[in-house]
Amino acid sequence: MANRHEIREDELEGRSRDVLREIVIQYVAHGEPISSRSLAKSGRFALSPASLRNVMADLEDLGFVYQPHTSAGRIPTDRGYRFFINHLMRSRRLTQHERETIDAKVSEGHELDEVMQLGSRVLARLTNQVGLVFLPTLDHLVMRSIDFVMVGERRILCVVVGTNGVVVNKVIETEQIWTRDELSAAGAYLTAEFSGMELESIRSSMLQQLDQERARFDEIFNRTMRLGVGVVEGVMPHGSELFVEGATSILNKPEFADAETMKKAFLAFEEKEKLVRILNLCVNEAGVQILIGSESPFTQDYNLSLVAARYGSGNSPLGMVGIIGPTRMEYARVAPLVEYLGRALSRKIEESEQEQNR
Amino acid sequence: MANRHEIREDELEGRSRDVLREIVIQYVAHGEPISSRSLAKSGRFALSPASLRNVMADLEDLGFVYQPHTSAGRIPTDRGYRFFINHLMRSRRLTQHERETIDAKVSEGHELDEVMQLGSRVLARLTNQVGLVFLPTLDHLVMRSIDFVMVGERRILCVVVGTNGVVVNKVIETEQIWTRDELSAAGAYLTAEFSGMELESIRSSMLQQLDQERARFDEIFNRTMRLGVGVVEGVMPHGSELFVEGATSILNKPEFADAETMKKAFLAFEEKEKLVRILNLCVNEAGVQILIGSESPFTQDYNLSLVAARYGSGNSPLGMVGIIGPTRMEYARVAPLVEYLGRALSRKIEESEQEQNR
DNA sequence: CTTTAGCACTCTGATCTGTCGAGTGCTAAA
DNA sequence: TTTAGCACTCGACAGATCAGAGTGCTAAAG
Repeated sequence: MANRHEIREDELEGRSRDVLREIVIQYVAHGEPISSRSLAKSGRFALSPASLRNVMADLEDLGFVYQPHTSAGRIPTDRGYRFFINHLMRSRRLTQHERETIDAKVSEGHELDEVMQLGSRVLARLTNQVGLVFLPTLDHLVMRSIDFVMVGERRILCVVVGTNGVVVNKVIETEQIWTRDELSAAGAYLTAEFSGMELESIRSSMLQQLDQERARFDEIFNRTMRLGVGVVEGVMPHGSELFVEGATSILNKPEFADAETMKKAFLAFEEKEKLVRILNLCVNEAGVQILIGSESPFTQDYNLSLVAARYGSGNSPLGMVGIIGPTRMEYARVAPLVEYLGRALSRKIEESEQEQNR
Repeated sequence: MANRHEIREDELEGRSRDVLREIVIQYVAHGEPISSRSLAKSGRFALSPASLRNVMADLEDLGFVYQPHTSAGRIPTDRGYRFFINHLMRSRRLTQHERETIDAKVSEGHELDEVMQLGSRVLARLTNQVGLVFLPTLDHLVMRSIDFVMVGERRILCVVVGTNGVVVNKVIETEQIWTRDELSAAGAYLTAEFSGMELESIRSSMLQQLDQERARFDEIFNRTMRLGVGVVEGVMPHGSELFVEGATSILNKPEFADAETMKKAFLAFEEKEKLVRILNLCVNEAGVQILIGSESPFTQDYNLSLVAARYGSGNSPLGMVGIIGPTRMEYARVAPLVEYLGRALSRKIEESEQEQNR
């Protein structure tokens, strides 16, 4: 995904690279179009403004920068940011404090969703951007046990525990009345029969068995199975949630100062389905994913970028965490933060998994 | 609370009242300052603009309306809205469609928090304002049963059911390892001992007993009690949550068109503690509560108003639902909607309570 | 061939101006 | 008590002007 734009490293030789890098860095830092003069003054080039102007004109021809209007300085295009990120950026190392803050927050939580929320919140604060967590569907959750608690005449709390320690529960209403003993037997049976399988396959297997065995008229079996289907179907949608943290942080960003842009950005956040779709694609890629403006249907038109990393236990990805912010952001700082959080979460998950399976 | 401003009905006699009413209605409808001329043109007064100007000047002296600048029309002040609501407003009756929409949404949900969220969302949509639900603390939840489910070596899912059918659960981590049988015994004991009491008193009673009986060195008793305290303390904070729905709806309101106001409004929503404090006061009052601009610390400075109603079972209030919007809103339409939803929710709760206690 | 100084040109944004229209308050007449 | 008339105020808007920033191009210098 990252390289789909086919910008090869050798497309830009020495001086132009340096100039582009400097433009991105300066623009990210100050938010104003970069003029040839200010570049010259930066002292990083032994060149006059006039020469720099030539280089900048070339960069513009190549589509790495543009001018908002005729007599303005240059601003990086999405393509410019992309090249910067792929070839020019020097990631900043995390400070002690950043590492500690993240670690502290991550170990503060207990349940999966709590940890995720805390993580994205701390990320939002450290980067000053909008944090997000994506808890994917539980389709592939490997079931370890199913339990039931009676909470009313026809209401049963179903508890599903995954091998990774995730606990999901849901109250479901039943047609028939169950006794405590029946319920506990049903839980034991379903656990014995289906533990070790993924929820999705449990579901289909249950439906299949229910279909095949209809002829048997085994009342208990049928009831139990139907209850099981209810559980699995009630519990599965629990994941697949997207949390957005600190959306108000964009209120203070100069690029969203005018009402119109602000409004657009907020509306963008409302379109969670789009975002979910994109994150669902990214979840298969390792490492930090960066999507800049036009590179994704979610961020295009809004001057937004997405920086996200997946988390999960070694074998299987679980979901994504990351941030959304204006295309003009400190990628060199944000990317390592997101990456670190992703790792920290994964570590936490693996730990609790081991603990669970001892 | 509603009358604390001490505006007596007789403070305004016939003509002035009519003019004030018309000003509020017109202003709410169009959002522009109302001029003497437009009032005259409305046809509701057999008076010339000049006469109306006199009346309007009086209203201004009394503090019911003001001019944004010298040569502008009049706009109601908070005090003007207050008088309008208390004495002049004719509540619109709900349409068939509105009633049906609310009823449908309310009966769609099952668990308490789900129902509340659905309710506030439908309210937000119908009124085009920002919906909110306030689930108060569970301190006064009357416990019906406590159950435990093992979900790991040292992790226990605690399930507390209230007499009103509310189900709360939380995973807690324990120091010691419990067996299934021990857990089920502990659950039975705690249920027998404390059911029928409020969580808050259960908590203090447990702590007291734990303190008194320390000398006894009854290991089982101590473990069970400590677990119980863990449950109650883990579960209580579950309520007391405030959900805000559809905050983006204010993006489309003309009074929040400029970036500055928009920003302020959003920041206001972030200050949930303030809002919670106010709602906590309101929860003791019956009927629809309306707080206009300066009347509450939350809404002042932001040109916001709060319209809320409490819900709960007959005996005890549970929480509040309502909306937040610009002071300029159709109170005559919004208030009945909020009231209706409050009633619908209460009815739903009472129903499920009865069902529960059969 | 590359770099740079110089210069004309363009565009933005701030400031000022004058005009128009809306709306008021006041006064005096009905 | 009501109303017509009138002077006055204010905001919004459209032009006009101007300074500043920054560019592109050309021609000279290295």
